Amino acid sequence: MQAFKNRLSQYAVMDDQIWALIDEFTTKTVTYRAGEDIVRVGEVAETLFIVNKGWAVRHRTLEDGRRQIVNFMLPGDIFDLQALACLEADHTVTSVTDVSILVIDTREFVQLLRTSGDISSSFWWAAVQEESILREQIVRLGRRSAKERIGHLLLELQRRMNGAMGTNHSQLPLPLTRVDLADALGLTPVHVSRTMSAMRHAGLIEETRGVILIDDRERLARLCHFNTDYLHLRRLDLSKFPMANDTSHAGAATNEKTNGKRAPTYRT
Amino acid sequence: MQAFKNRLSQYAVMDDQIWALIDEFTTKTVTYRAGEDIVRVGEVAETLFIVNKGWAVRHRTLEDGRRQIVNFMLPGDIFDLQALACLEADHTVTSVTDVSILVIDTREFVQLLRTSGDISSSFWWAAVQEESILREQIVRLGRRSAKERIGHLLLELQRRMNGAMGTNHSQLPLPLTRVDLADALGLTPVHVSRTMSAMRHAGLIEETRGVILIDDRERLARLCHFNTDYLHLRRLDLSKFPMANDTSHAGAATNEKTNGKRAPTYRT
DNA sequence: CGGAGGATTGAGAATCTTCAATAAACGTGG
DNA sequence: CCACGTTTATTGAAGATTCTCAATCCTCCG
Repeated sequence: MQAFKNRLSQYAVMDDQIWALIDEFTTKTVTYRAGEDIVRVGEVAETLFIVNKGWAVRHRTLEDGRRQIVNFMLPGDIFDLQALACLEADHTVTSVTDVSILVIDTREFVQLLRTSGDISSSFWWAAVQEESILREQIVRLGRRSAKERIGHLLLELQRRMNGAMGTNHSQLPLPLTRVDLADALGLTPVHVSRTMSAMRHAGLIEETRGVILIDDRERLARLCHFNTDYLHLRRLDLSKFPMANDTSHAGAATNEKTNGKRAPTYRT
Repeated sequence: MQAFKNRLSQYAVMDDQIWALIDEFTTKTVTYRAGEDIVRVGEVAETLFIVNKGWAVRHRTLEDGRRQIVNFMLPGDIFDLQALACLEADHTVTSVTDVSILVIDTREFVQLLRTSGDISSSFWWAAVQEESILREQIVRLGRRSAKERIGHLLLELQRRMNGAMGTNHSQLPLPLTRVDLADALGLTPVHVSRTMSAMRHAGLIEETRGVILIDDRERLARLCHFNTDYLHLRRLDLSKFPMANDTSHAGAATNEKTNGKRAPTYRT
């Protein structure tokens, strides 16, 4: 639960009253052992999940066995918001470690969203962040080298873990095998192993018993063009949020970065 | 406008009253010439857009010039729903062809969502579809060969264009250069050219003056493991949609696909 | 007709993969 | 706490895919 609260706190100032509301409906906890399916392809989701402890992955497997991990779900992450649309899942969610998960009834959740603009805005924010992470994964897979992919993913996971835990450690417990990393990064485990070994020799990372240590974060970030913007870590400005309160606050921040070509032609 | 209506109609039964509501607020149309930026990295979005005519791409460019197209926006597509959170864009949206776009004020839009459960559910559906397309792009980039990537993308675009236009053509006007395709598929233009040439020779596709013809859709789909599920083309069942109406309809479809291991341990 | 942007082709090189063998780490039961 | 089996990681060598660079060829358009 703490992870989830840390997460939401990143996005908005939440007061005790709101925490009370949230506590009220997050009563059911389910635990899975490492490697179990939490959501299966083709299932119609009727609940939302919040990762409480442990790691899970969203992934898809092609007919011939090739597997792609779409993204990682860390403590504090909420999924599937799409369950709100009662759709069949087009992918599977599987635990990587032993995992404990809060299960939330969809209808209850929608009710909660309606009671508080702050809560709904936080969830919107979380959903946006999730999409952002997907887009970053696309860039990583499409346009980065093996070394960059690995470094970039490690930095992302470190950043997200610190966010979830409210810490700022330079080490990252990484409960993933080379196969997992390979399936996330569009590489083979062999090549992941080789590349990480090269990165260790280059002094970019250290690794001991499943814990990654990134001594010089700056250097690694520079090497693999890591930029944290997509994680949307800044605090949410609720006054700008249209769901938050109905008082129509006129034109918010008008930031005009009008450099370069741009010539919209108004027609009506 | 028609494209957008086609799009929404795929998701839910919309009556004239709803169309009237929608027409009311979609008054402003903006046009861009091919290659102009519609949304820039770092800008704070305050409006939503619906592509009316033409193609646009969402993309990111790394410092050293490598570019990755994240996804394509076709007629009827709505973006950026994330503008509802008033965030800075972490990517750029650029027109590929001359494009006409409907601009919607965020606050007005939120009002509309509140007036009709059918509308809001349709938009949820659209947002879910968009995320699904991103996930599919991840699988495509991570685990597919060049030939599969190209075939798969062509099939997706064909499917989406037909959906937007309400048609079922086997030809697809493709206003993309080899560079565009390469940037979308994580390849080089040279290799895209070579691979498409091979596909033409293999009789998988034909191409004349920017129009792709897929004679044997089945064969191509088999070759590149194309499965349309992720496009969520089926009609939305509104009775299951929690936003649609508040009458708490008990437990919807309980589909129990309990095959294989799965052992959740209930704790509370 | 000439120019410009886009597509194609060739040759050599880099990155990443495959297959196979070995080594290290981990968990379990004695 | 150690021995043993199992899983995971590493390493080598050869091969496939994809990339780079550079030249050539279209096609469209004024």
